[in-house]
Amino acid sequence: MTGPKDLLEGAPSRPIRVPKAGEIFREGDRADALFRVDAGCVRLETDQEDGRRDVIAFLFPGDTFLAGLETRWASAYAVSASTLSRFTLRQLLDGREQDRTGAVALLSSIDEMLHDIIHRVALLSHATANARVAWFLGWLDERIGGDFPDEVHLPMTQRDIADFLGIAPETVSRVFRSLEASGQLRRTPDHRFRFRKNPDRNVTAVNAQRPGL
Amino acid sequence: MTGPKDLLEGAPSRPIRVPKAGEIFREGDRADALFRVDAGCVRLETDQEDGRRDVIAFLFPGDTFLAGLETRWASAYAVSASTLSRFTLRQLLDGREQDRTGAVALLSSIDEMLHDIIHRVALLSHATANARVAWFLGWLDERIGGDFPDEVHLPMTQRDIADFLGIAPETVSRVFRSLEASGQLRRTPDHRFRFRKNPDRNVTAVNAQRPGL
DNA sequence: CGGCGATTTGAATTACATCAATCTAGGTGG
DNA sequence: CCACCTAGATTGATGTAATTCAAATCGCCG
Repeated sequence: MTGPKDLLEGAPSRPIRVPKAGEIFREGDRADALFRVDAGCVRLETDQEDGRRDVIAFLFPGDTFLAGLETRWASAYAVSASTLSRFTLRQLLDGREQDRTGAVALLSSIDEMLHDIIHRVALLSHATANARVAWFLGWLDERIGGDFPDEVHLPMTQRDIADFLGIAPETVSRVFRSLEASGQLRRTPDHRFRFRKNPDRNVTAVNAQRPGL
Repeated sequence: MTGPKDLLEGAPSRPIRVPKAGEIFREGDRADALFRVDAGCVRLETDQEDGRRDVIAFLFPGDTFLAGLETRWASAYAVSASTLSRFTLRQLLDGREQDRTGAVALLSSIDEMLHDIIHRVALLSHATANARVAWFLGWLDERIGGDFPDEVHLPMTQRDIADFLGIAPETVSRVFRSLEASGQLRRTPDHRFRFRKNPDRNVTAVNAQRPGL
């Protein structure tokens, strides 16, 4: 989701500030603009009829998101207080000279998200809860770890993570605890963590509750 | 995935014929063209390092697919003998007058696939094997059922379906059998089926193997 | 006709969900 | 500034849907 930041450089945009938990748009809204995250963290989600929720993506500075060319197929909320740049589709598509640039920026943005989500499908199809959480931590570390060499801030709740990874929040908690026990994960009280990918030793099931024996 | 068929009407294309199981492109190839299915059925898939396979999408006449603007992030194979139209990206993006048309066609194509896949993520996150197969049959029925009022041809293998739905092929077989038993599904020897969405009565687990008793 | 992949079926195992009960912390109002 | 309050996180116990392993059968293609 590391978007085509540079492709949007020249395009006109309007700055947007969204408080923590603030709504950016909702599923079903008319889609008339593309957003770029400049600071903070944004959550893209869809709500199922049965009350369940699916987190489609977490977006960080540099990422762009659109979620629909006519109608939004997902809702967007700020996980933490965020600043965004808003680019209208009209401007991106209608300019004369910038025609290709704007369109290609859109294309890249969507295609990149598609690519990312394909990876998620693979993860959701086959990976265990352990592997999902490990992948998530590694991804987060790589994505936003640059700012803090040792410890990465975790802006979203465990419920968010659970809905992102397709597992129960209790399972997320258990995996975290298990990773801490094995030394792969260290957490601070202020929601920062340090994760190092272990060469897979000691990979037992999280909920390995030996049945009575 | 019912693509922007009309948007591509004027664009120049080259017809392609692919035999059953034939390769259209492979993950990692340079992406230089968009395809439209004119007849047959195409399977988009990615292969995991551990040998597992994920079927990203099944594509039918009218659908377009691209899978990457620079490099293919998935492989494409013909499930059954297929005919395709090939549109080069250069032509779609470089024309003068058609500029916006071609670009918008691409955008729509990608965005539509993204929308579809979001739905799959929801399915993979929460739905039971039963619900997955039922959804698949209903989708297939709706998508290609128009040709045959009563019976729909199932071009792909159960393994394909399993890899698409993120379940084991044995489970697919068991769900099919269970749906036949409940009367919701009728299968013919020549891989045709008739499915009617049952108002959910008798929805017991597929593998309901009563434990000893 | 022979062979190999696809499908079917069975039995045992298991990873995870679910239900339930604390425990904790951030935020609010007095 | 502190007590409360509520959402989030933790932890335990139990049930179960689906995987996995295994074996038999079917069916298509050469």
